[in-house]
Amino acid sequence: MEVSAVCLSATTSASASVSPFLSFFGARKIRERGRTLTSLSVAVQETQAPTTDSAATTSSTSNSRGSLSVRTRFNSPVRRSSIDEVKACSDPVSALSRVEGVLQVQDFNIILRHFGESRRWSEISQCIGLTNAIPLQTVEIHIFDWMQNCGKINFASYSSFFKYMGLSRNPNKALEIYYGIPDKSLKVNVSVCNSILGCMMANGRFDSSLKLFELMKDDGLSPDLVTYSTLLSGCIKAKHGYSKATQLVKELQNKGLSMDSVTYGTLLAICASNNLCNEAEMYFTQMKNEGHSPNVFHYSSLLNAYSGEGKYLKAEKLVNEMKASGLAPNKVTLTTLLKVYARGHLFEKSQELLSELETLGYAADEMPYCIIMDHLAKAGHLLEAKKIFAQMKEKDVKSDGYSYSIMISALCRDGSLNEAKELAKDFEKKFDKYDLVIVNNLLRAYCNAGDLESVMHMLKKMDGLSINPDWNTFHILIKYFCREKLYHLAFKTIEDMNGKGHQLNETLFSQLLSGGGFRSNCNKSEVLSCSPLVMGFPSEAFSIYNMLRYSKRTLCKSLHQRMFSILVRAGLLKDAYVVMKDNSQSLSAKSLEKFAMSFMKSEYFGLIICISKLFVLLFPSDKDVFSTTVSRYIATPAKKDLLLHLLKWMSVLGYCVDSSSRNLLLKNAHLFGNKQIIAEILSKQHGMSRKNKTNKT
DNA sequence: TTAGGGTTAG
Repeated sequence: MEVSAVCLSATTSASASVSPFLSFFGARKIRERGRTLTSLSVAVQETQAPTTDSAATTSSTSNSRGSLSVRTRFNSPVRRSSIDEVKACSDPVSALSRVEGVLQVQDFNIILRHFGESRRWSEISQCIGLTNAIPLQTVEIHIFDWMQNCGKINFASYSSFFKYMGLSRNPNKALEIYYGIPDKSLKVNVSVCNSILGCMMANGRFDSSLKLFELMKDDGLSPDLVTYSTLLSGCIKAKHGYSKATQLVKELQNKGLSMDSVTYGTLLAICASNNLCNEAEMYFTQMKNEGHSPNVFHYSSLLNAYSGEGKYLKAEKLVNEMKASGLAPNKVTLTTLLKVYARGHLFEKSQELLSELETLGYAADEMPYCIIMDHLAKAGHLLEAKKIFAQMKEKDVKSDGYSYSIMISALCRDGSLNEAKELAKDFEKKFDKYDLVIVNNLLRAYCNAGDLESVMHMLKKMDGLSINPDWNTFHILIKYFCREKLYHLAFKTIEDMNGKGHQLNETLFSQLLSGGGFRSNCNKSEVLSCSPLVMGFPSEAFSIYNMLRYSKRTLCKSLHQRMFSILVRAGLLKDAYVVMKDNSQSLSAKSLEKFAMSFMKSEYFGLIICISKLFVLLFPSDKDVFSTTVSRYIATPAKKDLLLHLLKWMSVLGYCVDSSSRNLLLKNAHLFGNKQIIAEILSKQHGMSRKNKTNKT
């Protein structure tokens, strides 16, 4: 999906999105360029008019660099005030046009950065009343478009622009602009590349960022250490981040680059997030050996890596080493040490450290409490966790709702469903901050407690807050809707989930088909007979079955059988045929025959032939299906060509019709126009079969 | 005042 985003953007030109201003600015640009090209010396003389400095005049005419320095010197106050004017203006683009002749590219860059640094993404009149979903009409884009259109742009402008597009979460806009850069050398400028790669990484576009990096190298980019450290930063949260990171490290070393303290810091974080404490230790040692002194971040990351395996002795030793080196452990370091204890189930030590954090003033927010509570609850000490939660509230510790989230989830796991629901309600009363994890926890609590009203309310809230459901959300809802026998809602949710690119869990679907709610002990007869869900919605079930099939996974055999039986039973024979076509090996002979016999009554004459062929191949000695086929075509002579085709096909493969079908065909041969044709085919088959029998004996 | 990083919670 990410890759397609890249391709999509590649085909969109930057100018396509530019407003009616385009023609105006385009004309202006040409005029300005003409002026610059034809009368540079005049312009320089104009700027020098107030002075008699002949040395400046000389330097200005000698080379362009000289003229720039003169302009800078002479116009500084004017330029400064012009820059300030634009900064202060409520309509910066119109102000830009006013000062266009006075300012230079670097001045416009200063203006661009001013709006970027003050994070004024949406400070423009058009944006009022618009939601965050339409973030493109932001101040810096207008300024930037203007700069582009007027040719007041250089590598630094692009570099800054991409950085702000990253911060304002507009990686697509950044890509669009990047692909629209007309100057090829600018496109592989290392700063420009580093900046857009950073923008992508900051927005979770790890895969497409790496892909873009490869394209950039093909186009002539020479990556530097900043490039690699940018790419490495994306490895922290990426799947298989560590192996990608080692590839990148090899690559940078092959290019003759050496890692610095920044790169090592990133690597340590990657190791920690992948629970690779040996690798973290290795990089930590290597870094020291190369003469880089670890700082508090390096220590904290290694400490974090120790938490994965509860290596508390090593962790304590590291903290001592850190102190000995003259670095004081900070709030994060000690909280991380607390995490080491908690993950190692050393709850007494964690509690002691928590008291220490409280004394130091490092426990003003809920994080250390959260760590202990979560691990206590997961280790089966729910009561202890509740005590910490109560203690936290008593001390009026600042909460952002994480502790509620942890406790709600713990109560759900424990089966304390009403308590979980009450806490969820409590959360909603106290906090107005929702994110996906808390939403999922609240939904789970309401679903478990069977509170449909709250579930629906929550879903509306998600819509309002533009919180997109994830795989978990969908699964929580689907299970709940099924349990409540709200099958139609369940199917709608599954379709929605599929549309959003999430794969349905096969086991969950299997349970859905069984219709036995979500009991794991459904027996076979229940599966086939008590399926209210599926009997009510066989088409929907089939559409979900197709979702699973197209997700390129190998489905378990019983699922095909189950789907097939349901479709045959519901009379959806054409759909059943689709299942049978690719999975006849997974279907029982009995169900196939039942299907074929039902199918013979249908109007799908072409498919009837296909089914007969399949039966000839699978069950050569079966006579029922074939003779039913013959009867069906005799009753419908208009389709006689299809039957003739079948008979010829059998002859070619050496199959022979059974005697009763043979008699039936001969008796009705007149229906096929020319009696001879049938007689010839049958006698040919008969002759071949006698020959075969003789050969066998 | 061109671009990079890193530590703790659900």
